[in-house]
Amino acid sequence: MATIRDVAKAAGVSIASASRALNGHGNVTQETRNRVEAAARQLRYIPHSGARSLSSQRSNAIGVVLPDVYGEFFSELVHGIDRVANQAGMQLLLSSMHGSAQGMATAIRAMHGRIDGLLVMPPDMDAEHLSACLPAGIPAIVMNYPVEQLDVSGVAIDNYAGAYAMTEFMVAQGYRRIAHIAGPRDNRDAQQRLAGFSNAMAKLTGERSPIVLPGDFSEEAGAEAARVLIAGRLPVDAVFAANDMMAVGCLSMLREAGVSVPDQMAVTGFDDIPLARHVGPPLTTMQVHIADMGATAMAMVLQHLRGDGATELSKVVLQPSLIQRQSTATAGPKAAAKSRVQNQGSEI
Amino acid sequence: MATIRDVAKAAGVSIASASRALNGHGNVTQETRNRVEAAARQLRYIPHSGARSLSSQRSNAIGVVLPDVYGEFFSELVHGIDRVANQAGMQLLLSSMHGSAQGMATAIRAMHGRIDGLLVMPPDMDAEHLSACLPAGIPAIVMNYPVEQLDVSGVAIDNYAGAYAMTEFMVAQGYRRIAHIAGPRDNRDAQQRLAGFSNAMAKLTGERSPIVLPGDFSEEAGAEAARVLIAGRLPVDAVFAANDMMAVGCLSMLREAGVSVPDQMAVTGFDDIPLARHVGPPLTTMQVHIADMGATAMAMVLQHLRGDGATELSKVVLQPSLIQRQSTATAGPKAAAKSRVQNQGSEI
DNA sequence: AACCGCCATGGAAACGGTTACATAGATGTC
DNA sequence: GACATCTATGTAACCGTTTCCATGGCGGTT
Repeated sequence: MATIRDVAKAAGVSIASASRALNGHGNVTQETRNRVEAAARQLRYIPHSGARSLSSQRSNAIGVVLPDVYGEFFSELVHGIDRVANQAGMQLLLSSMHGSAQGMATAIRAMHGRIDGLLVMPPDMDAEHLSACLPAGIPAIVMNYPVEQLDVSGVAIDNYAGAYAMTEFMVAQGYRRIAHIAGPRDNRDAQQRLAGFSNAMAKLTGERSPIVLPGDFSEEAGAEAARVLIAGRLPVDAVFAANDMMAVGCLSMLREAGVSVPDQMAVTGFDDIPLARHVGPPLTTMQVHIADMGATAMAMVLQHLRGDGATELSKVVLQPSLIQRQSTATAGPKAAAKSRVQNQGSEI
Repeated sequence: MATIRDVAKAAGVSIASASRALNGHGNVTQETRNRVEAAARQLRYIPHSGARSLSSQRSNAIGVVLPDVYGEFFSELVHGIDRVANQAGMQLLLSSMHGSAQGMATAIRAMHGRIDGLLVMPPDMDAEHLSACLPAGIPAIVMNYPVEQLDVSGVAIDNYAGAYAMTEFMVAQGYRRIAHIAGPRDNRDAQQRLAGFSNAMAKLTGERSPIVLPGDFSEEAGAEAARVLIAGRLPVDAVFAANDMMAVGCLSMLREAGVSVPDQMAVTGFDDIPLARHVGPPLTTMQVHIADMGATAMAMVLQHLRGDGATELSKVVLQPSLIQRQSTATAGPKAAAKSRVQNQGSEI
């Protein structure tokens, strides 16, 4: 590969002049610039980004560290990140840690010196250990982690408020005996959704110990929960699953058992996965703006890079929005109006 | 940030010794190694990957250039790539070109000097222009591009064979009057699938001009095709859509029109998206092993890196497999047995 | 004509590592 | 005891850029 020395030599100028010419600096004669550019073209010169960033202390790359690169959540997140990154001419250095906190630390270390900023979505770990892993000297944004525990900037989805809002909606629709299918016990999102549900139930219906069935976010767990409901003949007129996949499993099982949705039992989910609008009946759910979370995080890190030095930390919490479909009864003018507004979603 | 000079000074050794100690080279006394490691730990030394790769000519990163980072295809692909990369301790430098060939060239240039190898999925462009964009000096693998046109290594899905096999299956099931809903005219995958369908029809049923309805891979296009079919009272007993989304749209419209699937009309798709098993009735389709394509491509580039110098180019074509579900009639012992085998899928 | 800026240019020092090579001391062999 | 060999260490070159600083030529002012 041709280097800038080759270009300089071919153009009959010094390396310094070649560099200035190629980077569009001032203080270069038009004639020199032409000679250098011609030489570069002829030698098929491509600047060595590694060397350039070593020298200029700027890499134009942002590290993205995720627990896993799998499924729709990841896909949406990276999509949002990429949109903003691409616009800013930034590349993404991607690394997945496959769940382990150790892997996260390793990935972040390995990125030292080749990124200008970092986006990280930590697995379940305490805030103290987390901030010990974060790199010094470059801005970092933490995604999908309770922002109140952070001493760095972060952006998160308000799972608590989302679950609260969904419960509120179901109560407004007239449902009273609402069961919840919970997510994994050690999952933060699941915990927050459960808490939102529980508090809303206590506040709005007075029920202080509503039925909560265990689950693990899988379709099968939703089906199993439905089985329990049916077999136990539990006095339930609605089910709020902590995510859509479980709601889908629940729907299948209810249909199989001949329980009509929403007439005999309403079902709601959380996430608004693409499948949600296609199941029968289409699922009422909370849409979480995952791509927006990614886009916001990227925008934040770019913001930090521009206003360098001023390391004011910022925290953003994104609100999910209710998507009303046919798995809940369409009753009450208030509910209908609400759905119409929320359905539009938001876009950064 | 502490540099290796700081570590060397703190440990009372030369920079060279510090480097050797930290990288586990031989020819270092245990005592020296201990001192260096202690110093590094105390100073929280983290090696500067950029500098390291400049010096060692090795970055431990692979570039991944994709037309777009969106949807399930991308998600699966990166998942496969990441699995192999992670195992090999490689990081991914990701860039999307948002469709344009120009963007691809730019992205690849910007990666020069920070990657050891490249995985690229080109948009629609001729082979000549493509190879002009590929970087010199490092191995590159082209994904999802007609391998026979390439003078570099590549891995692709055999869309032609997949469509041929699907058509063959439908014919074996007793269907004769099969219509095809085509994908975008300028899309390579769509063209190959159409060709597979056409040739299979000609060979197996003698029909040389089967009905082909236009489409663009969207759900709406599938619905529109179904409308045309119904309105025109075309003599068709089965529809083979060029992808699952169109098949899904077609299914919805048929149901809406009161056409029973598969009794009055069979419907098949291509891709096996997650939705395929959830629609009513569940969709018979060709499963394409996208994650495997990514994993294979990454494995190939790693292979090239190991056996350096030996630049033997290799081309891999992955076969899709038939997934039989309820959108086609379950008749014939032969078909049933076939489905049982194919259903297992394959895993690298 | 002497002086003062200005500006295009080149030399060289970074940036933070790796590694070829030289060196000095220790060890082994005859 | 002289010589060859081996081993741990240090010196310095190098990877490909950017950029600070010195320099010299030039035009304009007095």
